[in-house]
Amino acid sequence: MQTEPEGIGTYHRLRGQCRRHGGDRPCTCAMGNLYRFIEPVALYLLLAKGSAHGYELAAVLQDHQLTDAEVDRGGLYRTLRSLEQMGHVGSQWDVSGGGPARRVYSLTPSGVAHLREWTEVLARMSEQLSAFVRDASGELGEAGLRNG
Amino acid sequence: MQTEPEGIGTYHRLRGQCRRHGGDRPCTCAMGNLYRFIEPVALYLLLAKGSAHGYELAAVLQDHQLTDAEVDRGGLYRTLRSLEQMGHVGSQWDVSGGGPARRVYSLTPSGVAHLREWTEVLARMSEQLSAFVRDASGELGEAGLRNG
DNA sequence: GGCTGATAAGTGTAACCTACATCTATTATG
DNA sequence: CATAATAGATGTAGGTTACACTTATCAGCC
Repeated sequence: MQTEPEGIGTYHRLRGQCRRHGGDRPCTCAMGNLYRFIEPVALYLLLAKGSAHGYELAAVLQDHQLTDAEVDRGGLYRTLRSLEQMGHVGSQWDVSGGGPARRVYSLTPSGVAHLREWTEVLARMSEQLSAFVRDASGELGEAGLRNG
Repeated sequence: MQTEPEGIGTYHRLRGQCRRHGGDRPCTCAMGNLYRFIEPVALYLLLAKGSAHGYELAAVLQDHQLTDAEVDRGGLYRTLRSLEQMGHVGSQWDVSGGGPARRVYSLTPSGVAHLREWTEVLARMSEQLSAFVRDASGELGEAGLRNG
């Protein structure tokens, strides 16, 4: 039995407003969650640097982020352990320097292959995104886009 | 107390392999969930077509998808109701044609603004993605990428 | 020794999202 | 009446996110 169009129901709650990024511009939060893509960037950084520990990766991760979201350190550590479970990275403790021990990760061959797969997926996605942005901008009107 | 590097724990389970897309190429499933982005495409289609009902949108949504994932019809209907709750679309029943009644959606001014915001977010994201793909491809080696 | 701060790794969890299966109803066709 | 196409919607296990919080080591300082 089809319900009244007025009775909307509660099966899908409203997404919260972004309480973090101030609202100076549309951010991923307001759009729904796009906070992710830590994995490919972590893999890339490990390939580029040879090896690194989590805390070190967190510092540079932001510069290579695929969205405008901030990096969640907890998420990064969990991503690294997950990559280890999948066999894409290996780790060993480094206690040589001062300060607490560091778990130093490096890519395995399977990790390199995984990054290659990620790259293919993201390349396609980038193309699909830019095609969408082109179409949508056309429909919205270029002038309107430029004037905010 | 820092645990042994061997003891990985179970707080982050392995993601399942993709059981849907056959494995002929790396798909979003294998990478983790990128099934989403229904919302901006639905908004765009409503702008382009003027108005449409869900079943109709589902048919063309695939062509404009932002990832290579298949569209989930349940997700589409929930997205439309959610957009209605947020005031970005309005709906009314159409019982004029044959077959079951159709809930016909159209954009509100706020929906147009929301699509504009989405477009800005996705434009940035597309740029960040393509920069990442460029960097990662460089690090992986172009030859390796071409040869699979 | 005790205190503070930087470094480093990790855990807990409510809320949320996804993917898939399933259900209801209407109309047309045989 | 059975079947299929159309159309909308719901149920849910399991996975993810964002944020808060905890544990631990070491250096510098008093």
